[in-house]
Amino acid sequence: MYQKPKGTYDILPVQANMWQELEKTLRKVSKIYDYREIRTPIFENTDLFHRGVGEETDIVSKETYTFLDRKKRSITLRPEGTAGVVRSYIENKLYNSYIPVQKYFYYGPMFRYERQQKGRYRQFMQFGAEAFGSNNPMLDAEIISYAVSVLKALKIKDVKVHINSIGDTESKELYKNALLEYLKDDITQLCGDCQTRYQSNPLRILDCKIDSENPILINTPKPLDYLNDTSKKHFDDTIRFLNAMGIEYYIDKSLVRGLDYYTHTVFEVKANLDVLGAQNTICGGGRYNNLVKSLGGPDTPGVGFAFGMDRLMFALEAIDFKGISENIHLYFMILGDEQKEDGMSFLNSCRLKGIISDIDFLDKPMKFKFRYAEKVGARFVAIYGEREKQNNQINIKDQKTGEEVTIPKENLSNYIITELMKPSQTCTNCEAESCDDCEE
RNA sequence: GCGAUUGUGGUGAAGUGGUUAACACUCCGGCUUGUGGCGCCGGCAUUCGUGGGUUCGAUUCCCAUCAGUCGCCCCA
Repeated sequence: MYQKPKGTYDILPVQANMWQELEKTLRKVSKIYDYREIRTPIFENTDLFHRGVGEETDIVSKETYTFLDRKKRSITLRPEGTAGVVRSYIENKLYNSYIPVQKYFYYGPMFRYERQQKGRYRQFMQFGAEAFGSNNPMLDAEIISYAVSVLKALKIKDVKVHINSIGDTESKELYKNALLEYLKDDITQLCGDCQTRYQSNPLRILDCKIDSENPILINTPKPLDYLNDTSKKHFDDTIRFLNAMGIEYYIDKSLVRGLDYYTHTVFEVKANLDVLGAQNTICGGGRYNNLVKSLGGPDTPGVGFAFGMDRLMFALEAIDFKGISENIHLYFMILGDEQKEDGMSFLNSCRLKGIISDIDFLDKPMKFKFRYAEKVGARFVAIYGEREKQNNQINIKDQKTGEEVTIPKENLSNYIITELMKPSQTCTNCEAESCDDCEE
């Protein structure tokens, strides 16, 4: 028996309905914020990620799916979305657009070769947004507000925005040196991982879980204290605008992000849900003012976020988020071989009228057929056998009330449509379990 | 990359070094061949993730491997 590759998962129809509902919400919110969809390739030339995400990051140094194609080009399955969007922005010269501030969202699968655990897969979905062309802190605030609105629209309540600033290039450098200097003598007292980070990615030391209670770590210098005037003002303004919009946040002085390209604002949105286990960061983002230039474009600021959709999905399952209904309107039971042609004809004409219909494909006893009709959630069952054929009629059973009527067969689709339009008596506010005709 | 843990039918799950692998639900058939949802009766794992080994004999013990789950790391 074949198995799916490690770290991947199938989305079966019931789940797929939830994904569709989720995607609908994302698009709706994106529209409101005036972000437009951009779709870039799932694979890019390897070099893009090395330059964009950072040679030293775990993501590109040990987690990429990289291979040579038949012409020996090095190709990498995208491990994140920003690099590809930036590449596209530059390659298509979108900075020359008549709209100077370009705002995009993307949605799709990403690939990282990681040991999987809850909410972390090798192929996973991200929804992200990027805005180019303005260094205004209003845009930082907008991006955060956008992320919060997505969660609000999904009715995920218990979330917390953590925000911090690591400053511009100058401030970053200043801070990094201060940190290295501070830890110089004590580094051996920290965990092995931290000692490695000291060389490779010192900022991450702040985030260490093992040593989080260690006084050495608690008293480390914090990026916020090393911001130069410009960076400080940028951060303060961002906060001001968040306040103005009524967005709640928590200034997390230890928050840093692992990707090299961040400058100024960095933030994460955490959901307080047990189902997420250790993977409770569902959204992360920040400003990246040097990325466009470093990838060969004009000096253009940018800011963005990315959601881990798989984690979002876990959160949604926990709050009983419902997918679109799977129920159908009409199920055909055709009795006898001689009636099957008529049956197919009815089926097709109902479908052309937009009635969600299906037909019985198994030559089974009626008992079975009725059970089947119930399983597919049919609102009406149409029974057509010898008797009906002789009288040019068809028998309709309302599964909700159990009532049966016999109508002329040419009235079939009109009858069903009229019945479906009738306000439902048992269903109030769509709360009923099998209500499929009060969709918004 | 490191660590822990699990792997028995469609699902949830018992179980033991030895010739019938419990139980529950689902599913299928019949009672009831044009009206289901209840009830009753009957059926559904030549086999216990896969491959080796130990043994007279292994689903049960050992090793390897694959996969799941959880944590570290990393990240969304």
